[in-house]
Amino acid sequence: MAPAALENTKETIAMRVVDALRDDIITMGLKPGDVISESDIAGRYGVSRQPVREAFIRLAQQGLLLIRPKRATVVKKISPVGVRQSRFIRESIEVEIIRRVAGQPSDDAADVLVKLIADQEAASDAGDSRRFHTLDELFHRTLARLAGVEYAWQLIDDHKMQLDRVRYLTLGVSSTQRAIAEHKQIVEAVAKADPTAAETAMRAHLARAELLLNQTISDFPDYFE
Amino acid sequence: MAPAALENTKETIAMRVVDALRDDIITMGLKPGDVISESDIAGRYGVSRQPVREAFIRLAQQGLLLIRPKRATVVKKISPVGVRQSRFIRESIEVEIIRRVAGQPSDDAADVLVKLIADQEAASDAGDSRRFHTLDELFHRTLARLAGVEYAWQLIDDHKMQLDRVRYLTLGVSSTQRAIAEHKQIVEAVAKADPTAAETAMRAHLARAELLLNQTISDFPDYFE
DNA sequence: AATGCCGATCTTGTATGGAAGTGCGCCGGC
DNA sequence: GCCGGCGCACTTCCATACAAGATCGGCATT
Repeated sequence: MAPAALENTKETIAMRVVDALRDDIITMGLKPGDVISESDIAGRYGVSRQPVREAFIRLAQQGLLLIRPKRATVVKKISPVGVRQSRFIRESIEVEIIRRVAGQPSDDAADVLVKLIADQEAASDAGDSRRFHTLDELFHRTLARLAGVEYAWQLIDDHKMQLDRVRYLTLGVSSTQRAIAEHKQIVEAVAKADPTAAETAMRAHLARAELLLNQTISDFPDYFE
Repeated sequence: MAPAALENTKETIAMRVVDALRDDIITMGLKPGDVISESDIAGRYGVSRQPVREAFIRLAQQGLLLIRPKRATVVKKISPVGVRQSRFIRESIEVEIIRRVAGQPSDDAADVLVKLIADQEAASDAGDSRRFHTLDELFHRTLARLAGVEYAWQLIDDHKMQLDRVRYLTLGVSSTQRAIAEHKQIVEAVAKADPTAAETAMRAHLARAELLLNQTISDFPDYFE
């Protein structure tokens, strides 16, 4: 593998290592169950063990690594229970968000959302599922912003990486078409200022993740606990 | 101040430092805005800088410290916005929880809750607000367990420390009597298997925190951003 | 007196060596 | 052949030294 020079330009080496490792983990360059060591990664990036160690600590707190003191450090396997509970948390919050947005609708809210969906269709037609994923995330974050709780979304983000790993495994599988259709239903309910319908649409939208999870577990059993 | 010998017996020194510092911060031994340094704390506990540094990193990720690279490390001031959004998250989740519990009631569920409330009344009568706080937390965690999402509560816990700092400042102020009365309403709704009433009672219960927050901000303005 | 430079002295960041614990495989005894 | 003890190799953990940026005050210059 290339030395991967840590191109990005954060302030400290430790932060760059964090970003590099997190990216490697989410994109399955480092697979769940892989054993890594400080000196291993340090050598790979051409830095000393110290910043690597600090990166390990950060990633362990984010639930991506498991540090077994004096033994080893492994890329954490994905916990189905954890993923479901993360989904529970996300659903709880997003339902509350969509209720608020639909409850006190502003005219331009719907406009912004419609435009986002148009972009998503463009990405979908172009077959760029990576970009679609980004836009999908932006869609949900925008809803949080419209509800006045953008900061809350940031908190979700921390616990969303488990979901992201699953999502990455299903990149080509998931139907962007259907996701877009569901997004449209949500926006429609918002435009009609119908919180109940919005909630229903949102729950249906998020429920699809459960199917993907089960599919992924049987496709990659080694990656799960 | 005493050297505080780090009595507890976690595996590594770094973990002990984390526990000691977190306790100091939540109990306001280290006040928001206080400037600390690695060598300062290291000397205070008689350890080297290294484990202290790692403790700083962990606490910074938990939002209790702010590391300003090459400058200093300060005890983070409490962010009113952050607290409100933490409350929003908690309310979203707890509402979802209480709906589930009230929606699929088991007979012994109410029993367990009633018993917990009895303990709370005992603690309240004894004027032991510290113990009451513990029991209050147990009450909510028990609800999460009954809903089958105990793990989710653990995630809340991480983002609840901001609230805990506020709560500590209001230890003698908050009315345990009223909290108990509200708990009773919640349990009553659960016993009747009335999710809507349970949700209403829960929202009312959590809403009181807003008043406490505002009160605390005017009492200790220096502790907030 | 006001201002800008400059260095002493803080801080955190990084590197490196060794301590302590764990696991695994070899080797000897049975 | 089987089993137990022992030591080597590996890990993370801690201590220490040094590097580099940031801050603040004194001091010279204007």
